[in-house]
Amino acid sequence: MTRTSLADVACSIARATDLFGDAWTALIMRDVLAGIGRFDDLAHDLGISRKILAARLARLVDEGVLVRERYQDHPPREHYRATEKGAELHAVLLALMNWGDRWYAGEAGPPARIRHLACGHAATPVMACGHCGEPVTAANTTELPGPGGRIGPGTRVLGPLLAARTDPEAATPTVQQAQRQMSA
Amino acid sequence: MTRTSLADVACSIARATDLFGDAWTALIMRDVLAGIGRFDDLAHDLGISRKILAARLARLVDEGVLVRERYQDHPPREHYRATEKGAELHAVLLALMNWGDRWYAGEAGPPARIRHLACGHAATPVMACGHCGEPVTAANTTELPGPGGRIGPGTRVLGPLLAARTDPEAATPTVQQAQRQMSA
DNA sequence: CCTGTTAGGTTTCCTCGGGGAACCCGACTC
DNA sequence: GAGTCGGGTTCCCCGAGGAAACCTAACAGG
Repeated sequence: MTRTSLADVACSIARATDLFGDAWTALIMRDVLAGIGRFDDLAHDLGISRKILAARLARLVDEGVLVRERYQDHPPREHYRATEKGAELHAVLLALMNWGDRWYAGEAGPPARIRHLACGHAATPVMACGHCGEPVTAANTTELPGPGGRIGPGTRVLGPLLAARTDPEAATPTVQQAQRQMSA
Repeated sequence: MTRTSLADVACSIARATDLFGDAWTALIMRDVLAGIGRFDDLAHDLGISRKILAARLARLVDEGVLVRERYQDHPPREHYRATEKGAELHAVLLALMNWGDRWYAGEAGPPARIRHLACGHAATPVMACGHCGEPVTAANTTELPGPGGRIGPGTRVLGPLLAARTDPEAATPTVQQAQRQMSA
């Protein structure tokens, strides 16, 4: 498959997707955040190939999203736990879950609900503006160039994929071009 | 590859991941929501194989996330636009972008920022409780079984998210345990 | 002591989908 | 009638995903 690496693209969505845009990673994180930390438990719960699970866990540990810890010495047993970086993927999982609930839950309603321990209520989390607290949607937001990207006047709204290129030779390099450059 | 289909799992994360858990789909949605709707523009911008792009677009149209529309008759030209279902994936993209910004943006800062048109401010969106409006995190939420889904005894749901952090010995949380928690 | 069993992977082999690039077709347009 | 542009489709290769067997260390039971 040689999945195209997106890690070097100046777009945070692309960088997050490079790690998270995989069929299993989201579900592994769901399970680990839910407290399933042992290899065999994950393998059994997800029905994932053990080889793939080992590879994904290694990648996640490598990225600092999970840590592998020995929780018992006799016999030696390890498990995986989320780091702070990993725990913050919770928001992504919630967003995915909300969307799945909204569009795929049948008559019976969603398979699970979230309870906010601070207020004690089970309520659907929403994406809210960090300034005014009102919900944000695709319709009521626009994207501005940020400090970390070189964005021209005509740049599109949501996420300049390749804006941070400083190479004057390539005006609009594609992901593949960027990658070829990298491996060269 | 024969990617395992997750569509029939009683978990909204799995169902959303079945569509969205793909390296390209998130980026295609980003571009379409940003107003890039033409096939060639998408192909150029993403550097994706045209074959894969055609397949992804067909899938997204099939799922009702995008629509293919003729926007001009002479010569005939089509483009892709997000449906309401597709527009709501914006929240997922925001969550991914936030996370990428937080953990991968360099010294320069994030490549882009979101402006909330309603209040006019550029602020980081946050996942907030739909009831009290306070931020929700992995640490201050728990998951309850919901009305829908084929959840039987032993089926796990997402959460309680931090149970196993403080108690590594805790067994996999099951629905029964979650229900005990709820009634407690 | 010998035979499980359990946790936590690693190896082997096969298949199938992603990547690259060429090709195609209708509709302009010079 | 030659070129170009939008919007794909076709062909071939290769490497990642899946299944299942195998491996090792540490006990557990008889």
